[in-house]
This record gives sequence, C-alpha cells and structure tokens, in this order.
Amino acid sequence: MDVTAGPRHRGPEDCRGVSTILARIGDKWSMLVVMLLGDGPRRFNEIKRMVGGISQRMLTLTLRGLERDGLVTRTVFPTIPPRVDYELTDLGRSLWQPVEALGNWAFAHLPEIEAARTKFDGKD
Amino acid sequence: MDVTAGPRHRGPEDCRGVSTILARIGDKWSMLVVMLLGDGPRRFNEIKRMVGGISQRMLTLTLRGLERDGLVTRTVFPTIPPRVDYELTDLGRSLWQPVEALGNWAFAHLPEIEAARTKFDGKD
DNA sequence: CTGTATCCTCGTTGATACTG
DNA sequence: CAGTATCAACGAGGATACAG
Repeated sequence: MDVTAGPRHRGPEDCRGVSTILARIGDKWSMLVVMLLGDGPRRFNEIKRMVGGISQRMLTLTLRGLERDGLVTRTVFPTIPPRVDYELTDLGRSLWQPVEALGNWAFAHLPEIEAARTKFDGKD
Repeated sequence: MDVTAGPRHRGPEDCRGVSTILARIGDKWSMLVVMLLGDGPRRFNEIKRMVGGISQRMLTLTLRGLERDGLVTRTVFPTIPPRVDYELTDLGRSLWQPVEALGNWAFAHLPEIEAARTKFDGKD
C-alpha cells in the first residue's frame, strides 16, 4: 500500500483493525522502545536505562509483546552473566519510520501543545 | 523540523517529552478520531457512529482532550436541536499526516502481524 | 544480567441515568 | 442532539522479592 497517497475513506471495520495495532504500539512504552531500537540492537538493561522510568516488569512485557507481533527479535547469548539483545526486524524497521515521524512531530510541536493546554485551562 | 531526515539520537529527556504527546494521542480513541476528521468537520454523533464502539462519555472526553491540546476546534450552532461541529486545526492537520501514515502502516501490515502472533502463540 | 512471580493500587473505561 | 454525573469493574502498571 502506498502510504504517501492522499486520504482514502475507510469503514469502521478498518478502524477497528487499525485499533488493534494502535493498542499495541500506542501503549505506554512500545513506541519509545521502537524509536530506541531504530539505532540498532540493544541489551535489556541498556534499553531500560535509555527509556528511563520503566519498570523491569513492564520492559519485559513490552518486549515480549513486540516480539510476539514480529517487530523485534530476541537473541540470547548463553554467557555468564547472560546477555540478551533485542533488535528490530524488517517489519519493525518499517514501523520505525512512521513512528519516528510521529515522534519528531511530537518533539517539534511540544511547545505549541503546552501553550494550547495552558490557554485552554486558563480561560473561563 | 525536517521529519524526513534520517535517525537522530535523542536523550531520555526528549523521550519523556515525546511520551507526553504519545500518552495523549496514543490513548484508546484519539488517533481514530484524528484520522476520521482528516476528511473534514464532523458532528458529535457522526463521529460516534463512524468510530464505532466508543461510548458517549469517552467520545466527549477524547474530543475535550484534543481540543485542549489545540488539535481540534469545537463549534456550537445554537439551533434546536443543538449541533456541534468538530474540525481539525492547522496543528491537528499537521498531526494528521504522521497519524495517517501510521494508520496506513497498521492497515497494510495487519495480516503480517496476525500471522506473527499466531506463530508466536503456537510454538512451544 | 535477565528475567519470573505476586500483590496491590490507581486510572481508565463503560453502563446507566439524567439535563438543556 | 449533545452533553454531564455517578458508579462499578477491569486491567495496566509499579514495587518487591526471588531465580537461573
């Protein structure tokens, strides 16, 4: 599908299909992890540090979810201490593009949004 | 900011800034509403029907949130019965682009992801 | 280091009923 | 039609302890 094409109408069924994916990547941490892994493979604790604020449990669950969806691969090195690398699959890298675009949008418009919030909260 | 540029490293601080926005548009309904409004202004119940499955309460909350962030405008026509139009702002339209790209990605790769899920759940 | 297993809390959501 | 108010339920997420 050509994602560069203009708007195309879709029905509610498609909306819900999209919703399924959105629920996955739209959760609290998945997009951040995907953005992070865009630079290459990372180890568990490396990701944990880079994301910042995520609990061990949630990182595990997030990575499992991404792995389940075929977005990242999990590679275990049977060393002592153990080492596990996570890396974007081809599918993951294809997701990385729109995710990064969204991230860049968020980063670029953060001030605008915060201003809008302040204005909205202030009036009345 | 040029969102078409290649990867650029950002620190955890930026990640959390992005997280703020993601929490907003990454909730259960906001992205679907934004995608919908890309075609032009819609009335409250019109949106409700098109999204499908959203409760009145959640649609209200979602639209309020988007309005607060300066992404949509709310226009009340003092008629009987009342009529309220919601429309994307310029900021909203600028968000619409990456959101639509993500939506198209989701739509395009839905089969792949479902296959990956089945495979992941099946093994072991 | 990289997880798994519990427990517990808090926020989000949905259902329902009511109002201008 | 377009909300608001209230309540109940559920689940995501954090803290902690433990294991390989």
